Amino acid sequence: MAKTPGKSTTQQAEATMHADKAVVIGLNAAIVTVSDDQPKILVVPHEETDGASGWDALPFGPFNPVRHRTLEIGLRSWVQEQTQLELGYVEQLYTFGDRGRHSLETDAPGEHVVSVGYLALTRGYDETLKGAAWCDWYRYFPWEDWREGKPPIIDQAIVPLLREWAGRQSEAPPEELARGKRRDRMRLCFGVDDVAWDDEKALERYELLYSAGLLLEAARDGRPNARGLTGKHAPNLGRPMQFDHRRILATAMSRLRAKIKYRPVAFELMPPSFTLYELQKTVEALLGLHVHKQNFRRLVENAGLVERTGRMSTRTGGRPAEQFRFRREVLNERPAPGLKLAPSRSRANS
Amino acid sequence: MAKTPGKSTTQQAEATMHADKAVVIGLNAAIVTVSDDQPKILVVPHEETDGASGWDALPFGPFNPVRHRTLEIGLRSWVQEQTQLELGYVEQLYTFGDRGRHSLETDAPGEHVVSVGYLALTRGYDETLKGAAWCDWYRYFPWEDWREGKPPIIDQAIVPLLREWAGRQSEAPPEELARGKRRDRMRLCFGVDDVAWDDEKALERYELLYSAGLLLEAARDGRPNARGLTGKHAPNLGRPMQFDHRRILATAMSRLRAKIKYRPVAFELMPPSFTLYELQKTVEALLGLHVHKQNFRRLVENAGLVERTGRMSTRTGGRPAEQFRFRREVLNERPAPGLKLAPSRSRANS
DNA sequence: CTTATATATACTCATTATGAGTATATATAA
DNA sequence: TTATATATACTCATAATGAGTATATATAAG
Repeated sequence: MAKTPGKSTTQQAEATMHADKAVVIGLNAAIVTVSDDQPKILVVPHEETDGASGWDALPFGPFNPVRHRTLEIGLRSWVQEQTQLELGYVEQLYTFGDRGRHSLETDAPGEHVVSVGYLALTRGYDETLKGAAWCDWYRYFPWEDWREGKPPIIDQAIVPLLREWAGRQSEAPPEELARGKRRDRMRLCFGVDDVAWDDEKALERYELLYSAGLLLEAARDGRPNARGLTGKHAPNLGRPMQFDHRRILATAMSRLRAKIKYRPVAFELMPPSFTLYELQKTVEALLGLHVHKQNFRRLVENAGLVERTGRMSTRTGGRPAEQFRFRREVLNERPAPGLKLAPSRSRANS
Repeated sequence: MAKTPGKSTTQQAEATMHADKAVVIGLNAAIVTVSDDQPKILVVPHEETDGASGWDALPFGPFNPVRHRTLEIGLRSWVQEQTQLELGYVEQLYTFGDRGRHSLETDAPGEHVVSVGYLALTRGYDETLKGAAWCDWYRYFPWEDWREGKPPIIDQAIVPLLREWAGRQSEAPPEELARGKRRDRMRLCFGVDDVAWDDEKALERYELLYSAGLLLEAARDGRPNARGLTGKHAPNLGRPMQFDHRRILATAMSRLRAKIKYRPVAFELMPPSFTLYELQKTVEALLGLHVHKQNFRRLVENAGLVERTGRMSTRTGGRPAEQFRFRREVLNERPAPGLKLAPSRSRANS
């Protein structure tokens, strides 16, 4: 037996931490599926005490270090228990220290929660879900779906509000500089001027809107910039969520949109057999963009991501499409098989 | 004032978690610098109780939720206290639940540690560091540095040992299939056959070697496959580290190698003014690869990442090189400015 | 002072990847 | 039959990439 590193060292390190710093670990999951060409996430509706419409929450479970060996095992465990969903792909997103995530007011003294956010993909859609429901993720981010063209909310509400915010007096000393930076952030995030829309910037856009005080969460958390929310000018920029759950969801979106381009995760959302156009529709739903159909086929086929099944799809419309299946072997052949996509520059070819 | 989500809901959620599930949060940092064309990380040498050579540890600090609002603030705080280093770029890597990270034996009953790994970059090299020291990161991963060609350890030790492991009886039922998968993993990770070396797979390589029981950490943790380590055949595949610190370091390497290609993080490691070749050397040190000099220049200049200072470098050797500086404005101009590099296929052009 | 040598920098070129379009095939509905 | 809708194959221009040659400007050797 090889020598062990010595118990004493372990205990020494752990002894430096006292019980008063102990926290509770919470596991939050953004569980994503796609159905009817819409990405959906599993949410738990929370009613307000005053009867008002509640703020949705992501499914949440505590991590019990006694029962579960790893965080991911703990996550899978309670998701399974609570929803009977079987998760396919699971990926850790980010860990938040509690006061950074809860609003200052709702922070219970003495108890501290650190939450680990997860992205999970599942195929199962129409399961019976006690207490939870699938909700189209673009209801939380209406500015993220460009499949029908630029969402009107951007030019009608977001950009004007951000312009106003960018022009405001800033707290920091270098006045003119701060305004310029705000304007740049706006430009890069929302594709103002000649800047191209970047589907992967979902998290940055959420954070920008939060910083600018344009989200209900910002007002709830008592952000200094959240002036416009107090009066009748309060814009309704997407459905809010509890705590920082909408931020976790934005993180999940950004990660998934990026990942889909270099790892074959989209297939986790597909049935065993599918047409290439069905695959494309799923990808487009996630990206919130249209892609060039012919090039999509070329890409998928050249990359060896799929293989023909020989069966044809008896679908409505025109010529029947062939059914394909995912070629699992690519994982063992190529280094980074994914769907490197580019959005169509024109919308001529849908 | 907009309505708040309601305290009751918060407390309800937190009430589901009991004190027996409380854990302590540890923050581990892989603090990276580059000097003399070598990437170095800050380690804390730990002596064995029996006087044997110790296992290095990453700097470690507890997270105190009372004192620090966020995890990153907590990290910066104790790093500052302990090392006087000022960190530039900081990025969260991954969070490990304790039994997944500590070996089963060293697990103290009743106390549970969840550790959050961070990557941090710093320019400061020759500071006075009490108790800590800079160590070349390739000492922990000798197979990762391809700048002088393929490291001999791969063909001499790693590939033969992995081949033996891949051919072994597997525990799982589908016998032949499991062996094939092991062989595929080996091929993809270490570029056997015609597969190209992928610098970003550092973590996958570490995990493969660990699974195959070829690392001292695997033997320490009592991994079932760690046969070769017990006798005189024990290979010496890089310096081991405490707990899962070498895995955290591998994670940091993979992330940094990937990030450098689409975000201008390399400049965090450069002095304010530098020649393009110095920049290239730093990048090559991190990637463990040579890149094509002329194309590197073209890339960096076309991307608008640098601007001329006018000053020339009085270096030894040939024609003096011009000094450049990082163009911070690029962050506000382009969506994803980085150094999309490709390793030289031939080593003709250094 | 000239030449060898080392490095820096500019420029060229072939190949591939990418974005976008046209052409053709095969189904259903009028 | 014809119109229409979709699937699929093929073409083409442009950009990105990998790799090399050519030239500029320094130091060191002779």
